[in-house]
Amino acid sequence: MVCTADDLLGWKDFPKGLRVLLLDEDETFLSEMKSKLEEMEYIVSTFCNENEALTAVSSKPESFHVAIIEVNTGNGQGSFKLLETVKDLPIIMTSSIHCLSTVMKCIALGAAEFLQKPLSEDKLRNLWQHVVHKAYLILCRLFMMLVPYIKNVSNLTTPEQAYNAGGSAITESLKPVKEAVASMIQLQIDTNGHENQKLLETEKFSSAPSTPQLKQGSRSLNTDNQDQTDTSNEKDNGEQEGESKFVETTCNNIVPEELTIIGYSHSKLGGAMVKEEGSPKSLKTESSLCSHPQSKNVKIDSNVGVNGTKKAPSTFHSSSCGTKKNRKKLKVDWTSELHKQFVQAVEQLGVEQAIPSRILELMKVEGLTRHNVASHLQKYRMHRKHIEPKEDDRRWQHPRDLQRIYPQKPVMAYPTYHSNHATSANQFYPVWGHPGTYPWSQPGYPAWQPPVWKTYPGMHLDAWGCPVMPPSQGPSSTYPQVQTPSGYYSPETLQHDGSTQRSSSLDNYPAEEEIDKVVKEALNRPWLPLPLGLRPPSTESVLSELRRQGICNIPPSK
DNA sequence: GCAGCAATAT
DNA sequence: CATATTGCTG
Repeated sequence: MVCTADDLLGWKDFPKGLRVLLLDEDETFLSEMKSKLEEMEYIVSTFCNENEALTAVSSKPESFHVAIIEVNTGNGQGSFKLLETVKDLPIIMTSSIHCLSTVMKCIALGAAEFLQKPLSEDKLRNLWQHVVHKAYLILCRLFMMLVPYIKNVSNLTTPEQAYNAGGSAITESLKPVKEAVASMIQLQIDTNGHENQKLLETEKFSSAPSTPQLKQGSRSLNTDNQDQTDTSNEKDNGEQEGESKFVETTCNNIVPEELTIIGYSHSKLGGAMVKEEGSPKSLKTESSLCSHPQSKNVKIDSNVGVNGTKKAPSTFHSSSCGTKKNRKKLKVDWTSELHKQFVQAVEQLGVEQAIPSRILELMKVEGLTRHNVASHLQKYRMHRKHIEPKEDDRRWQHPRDLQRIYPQKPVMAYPTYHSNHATSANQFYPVWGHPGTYPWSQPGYPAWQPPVWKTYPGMHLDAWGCPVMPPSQGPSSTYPQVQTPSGYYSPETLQHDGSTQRSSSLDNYPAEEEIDKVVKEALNRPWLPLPLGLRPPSTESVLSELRRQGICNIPPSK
């Protein structure tokens, strides 16, 4: 999974057969580029006229995987028509002139990247990354757009549940899309094969367009660590990073007090910590495996991989020391993240029906035992008993109570694009807080509504992905935006009857056309943020999306 | 074997 | 002291 320079070299034949649309007025450049790209075994179609290219794309959209377009190929006004029209393809804009506003415009119109001429071989070699990334974004977008049409979203903790609940609302005409989403969801729950890791990593990097390969290199240290710490888990349960959460029993060989290497990766699911509460004596038995008996702490890491970033600024290396035998007396540290999962599970089952084994099942945290959960449940119930009657203490308030007022609490959390700040994860979730304590479900906070999307002909950065509020309200709403860095969702006001516009669309499934519209929208604007709080699509699903696009030739596993 | 409560350990 | 774990009972 580590993406080293060597690995990339080993991939040289991956993009073989990738179909590239090349648009440039300069014939010499075209032929030069064509041969260069063909050397890399891309299949290149050249155009020197934007309209021709446009016709080609619209008549045979499946003929291209990626487009490279010279900015000035339009009739004097720049070649934005293609960029504006074609949304299925990752489009790379090029120019020999560096003009920031042009770059801005290109990116704002959805270009995958802006490359200044001359185009380096490295950049060309990495074209395929945009294709993968686009597939990934499309899936994210799709899923996100479908979420509002899913019943009881607030009770769903996994994309699979969300999808199953919403499945019936999705129309026949969308079956292929539905399948794509299904596989996306399915594979987040299933375990992942190792061979996907490499591509997974690549996806991450490809979201930062420029010279992704350099970033891969710079990241290899961290992922190296991850590699090492993963081994025990993979052996134990075959669970793969980036899938369901798992317990990471990692010993720190150098610093005795606390292990800080942990793969923090997602805003929704964070790490929990398990302390190994053993006397030095009891630890002696494992010192053969983990040569530093002082090592005390072990972490449970609920982990999500795709867009996540490892928070591993460690200056020391961790090493795997764990077989399950060594996990004997693990003390679970119920971090806010873990607790959040716990509460969500309890919520889903209903407080009355929540029993440890079921909760454990729902939490899907590898290594957590039923006992751990039972204990936690005991505490949870005690607190509820004592504290819930006091209305002013919201910490234990049942989300259902809130849902009576705000039935449309979204599943959304924070865009994964901005979730790289591991340190900020915990602060959002008080130790005993649960979903009901999030800003959007606070009393006085308006319920949520699916955004209304609108295309601006001259869209610019400010309008980028901003939802347009219903006419009655407008973007100047005095209500705070849902706390996403991109300010992505705007809440709506509570209706006088306490219900929302959305609730009606929940009770009655939306019209087919409506969903069609939504999905089309999602497909057209795949660069928009990810479904918030939901796990991003797995590598597998991205691959299947790629297959759908006719790309079967995936990188060889290593 | 499990849930749930109580006692005990950290 | 808070809370995780262990022990015990139904």
